[in-house]
Parts: sequence; C-alpha cells; structure tokens
Amino acid sequence: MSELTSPTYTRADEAFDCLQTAIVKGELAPGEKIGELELCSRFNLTRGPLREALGRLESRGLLVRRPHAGVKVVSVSASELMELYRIREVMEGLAARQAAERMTDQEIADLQATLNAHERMIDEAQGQAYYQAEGDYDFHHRIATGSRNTKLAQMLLGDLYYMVRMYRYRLSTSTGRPQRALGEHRRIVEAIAQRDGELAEFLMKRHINAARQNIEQKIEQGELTI
Amino acid sequence: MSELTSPTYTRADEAFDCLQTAIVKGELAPGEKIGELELCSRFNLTRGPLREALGRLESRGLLVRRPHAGVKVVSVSASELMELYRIREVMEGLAARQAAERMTDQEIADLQATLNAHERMIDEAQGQAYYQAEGDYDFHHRIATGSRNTKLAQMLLGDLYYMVRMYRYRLSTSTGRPQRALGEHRRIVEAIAQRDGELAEFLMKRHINAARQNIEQKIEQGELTI
DNA sequence: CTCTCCAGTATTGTTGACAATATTTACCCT
DNA sequence: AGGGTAAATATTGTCAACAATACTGGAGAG
Repeated sequence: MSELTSPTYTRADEAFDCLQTAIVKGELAPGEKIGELELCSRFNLTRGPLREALGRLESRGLLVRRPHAGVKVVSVSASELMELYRIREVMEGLAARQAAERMTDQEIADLQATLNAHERMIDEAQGQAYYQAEGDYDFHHRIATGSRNTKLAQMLLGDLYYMVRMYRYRLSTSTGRPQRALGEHRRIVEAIAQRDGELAEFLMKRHINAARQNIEQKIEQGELTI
Repeated sequence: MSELTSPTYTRADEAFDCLQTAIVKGELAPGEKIGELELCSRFNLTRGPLREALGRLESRGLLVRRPHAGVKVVSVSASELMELYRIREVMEGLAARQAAERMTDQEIADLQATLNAHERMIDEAQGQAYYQAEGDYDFHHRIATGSRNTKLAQMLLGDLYYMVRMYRYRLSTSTGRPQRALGEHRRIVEAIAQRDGELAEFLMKRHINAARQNIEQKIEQGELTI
C-alpha cells in the first residue's frame, strides 16, 4: 500500500500495511483493545515485526499504547474530526497554491481527465458513495503530490488522509453532495490551469470548509453518530 | 523527553528519545549511515527496542531506511527547509487563531510572562543565540498546545519542530533579529489577549514568513551553507 | 453485602540466537 | 590495467524463549 515500490518488502512493512488498512476499513473498531498474539495469528506474523509496525502506527496517531496494558485503536470524537478538517483546510490550501505554481501541464491534463472519469462514475453509479469517495481521494491525492512539497505531501497522505478515510468507510453512506463537490473540484483545477495560486488556495479552503460544514450539519441532525 | 509523564518508561521510549535528541543536536550528522549494533552499544540498548524506535523515527521523517542496507539520518536541502517554513506558516497561523479563541486567561498571562523572561534573556546574554532559540521554541510550543487542537499540536510538536530544530542547532549562530522577533511575538500575544483570532493568524503568518525570508537571504549571501 | 487485598494468570517487554540479504573484496577474464 | 563476476563478510531481518508487569478472580474482613 505504501512501500510496494521498494525492491524488498519486509515483514514489518507488511504488518504496517495490513494493520493500517484494517484500521481504516473499520475491521478493527475504534477503541477496541487488541492483543499482539491475536494480531499475529490473524496476519501470519511474529511479534518482532508486528511491534515495529505498532510503533510506526502509534507515531502516526492511528493507535495508542499503554505500557504492559496493550494497544487500542484510536477513537476520534466528532469534535476532533472537525479539527482534522480545520487542519486540512489550511494545508490543502497551501498544496493547491503550490500545485498551481509547480504542476506540469501534463499533470494538469491528467487531473482534468480524472475529473471527467469522476463525473462518469457519479452518473453511472448513482449514490454509490464508495466510488465517489475514491474519486475525491484521488483528486486530493494528486494535488498534494503536485505541490512538489515533500513534507507537505507526506503529512497529508501519511497522516491526515488515513484518519479521515477511517470515517469515510465507517459512515460510507454518502458524504452527500457529489455534483456540488465535483463542481468545486472543476473550479479549483481551472484556477490551477491558469496558474492562479492565490485563487486555487481560496477555492480549496472554501471547498474543504463546505465539506466540514456538511458533516457538522449531519452530525447535529443525528444522521451520523460517532 | 516526550513520554516521561508515562508511569512506566519502556526501553523503546528511551531509545526513541535518545536518538531524537542526538539527531536534533547534530550528534548524528545528516546523511550519515549508522549501524544498529553501533547505536546499541552507544546507548546501551538491545536491537529489539532499538528497531521499534527506528520505525517511529522513520515514520516521523527524521531518518530513512533501506531494507538490508541500513539507516541514515535524513538530510534536508535548503529548498526543503524553506518548504518546511511554508507549512509552518499556515499551520501555526491556524494554531494562533484557535489559541485566541480557546486559551484560558491564565495561559495567556503565562505566555506574557514567558515573553518578559525572553526579553531579559536577550538583554543579559546578548548574542547567545542558543537561549534565544529556546525562548522562541517555548513561545511557539505554548501556542500550539493552546490551540486545543490535538492533532495540530501533535503534528507541529512531533513532526515539524524537530526538523526545524535540527537546523537551529546546526547553524546555531543566530537566527538574527532577536528584538524584532520579540516585538512580533508581543503583537501576536496582544491579538490573542484581545481574542482576535483573525488578527493573530495574520500576524503569526507574517512572523513566520519574515523568519523564512531572513534565512533565505542568509543562504543566498552564503552565510549559511546547508 | 460490599470493599479491599492478595495471589494467579495472561499479556507485554526484552533478550539473544538464527536466517537472509546487501556490500565488499578479491580474483579472473578481457 | 580495467571491468566484471563470485565468494566472503558484515549487517539487517526474523524468530522463539525468558522476564517483568498489569489485569482478573477469589477470599477475607468490615
């Protein structure tokens, strides 16, 4: 999932990827206390590499450890999820600005093609929130890497997105507003294509702000319980 | 250094802290290839806990590992350092805004006291860049935690600051402009005390931007070689 | 009947030995 | 003499047994 590009793929990498996807997909429920031996038998690992992977995951904030007391998946409250969106707002705003300054013409063309594919997916699989989420993820992923800011991309792709995706899977029934989001995506790409970094940043911040308010509203209405 | 609050302090925590401070202080030079057994004898550890700590540090971007080839301390180029400041600009801007909304009156009073202490340090130990850097670090630290945004504080304190401090130590001879920075700090705290989040964000962004330009200029003049 | 203390158990933390792989060095071939 | 290949070496990756600690259940006292 992450280090497949590396020539050799170590057991610890395997453990890391397995656990990460398991957590993100919700197969390991937040707050659930998990034993090491249980994980070992589940993923065919031994405790050495497993513990190394646990260290990495703890460092990324996906789980918490208490010495001699075990490991449990992190549980994020509603308010903490909102805080994550506030962070995304400023960081992805920066990413969009730098992407506008640095993406190649080819990358921008690919990005536009991605949006077209996304539009087809919305038409064909109406309400299939899963594919919508994947399309959305792809869009933000491309802009993060397009920023050419290594650390920024690392923080977005390695830390924030996994935590957000945790919730995408859990309450996968619709982030709602797919057409609206697509429109916002198009305008962001337009700004990037025109190399208008300032506008791209503004539009991206507003886009994520809207997504946050959408979720906030649903939580208040009790449609989404966390 | 980080988990000393925890009741029990595991070997892996010890290894993590030792290595982190060693990297930050420059005792382990960037780009330097380091062997596990060497580290074990140096810090009186065994390889198990050490490897767990290495996983954490890799995840935080302080070192890179290639399977079977060893570990080396990450080396950050000048341009990458500038990118770090761009990230700090938006993230600490957010932190300042949220701190203005959420810090207690007591915390704000403590923050002002910190600045007074900082002023004395500048007067007494003129040019002692080390203490200036410590004061600066303390200021930004308080605002990050004052934001009450767990993940934001975690990313700033756990990821970014250590990378920046790496350079503070290396080119410890003056970030320059101590009085000027202090004045900027004061104005930020003023805005926070008045609960003006918008202004606090603006001033913080400008403050970090100025620091970035200061370093950039020195690099161009060849005073700081990276 | 409840609360506390103690012992047993199960789980985590640690260690040292074993296996696999990249680097290095030496040798052979061109 | 230079380059390339192959064996040797040293380092990393992995494993299974040992030690230390937190949780659980029961027994006794209030």
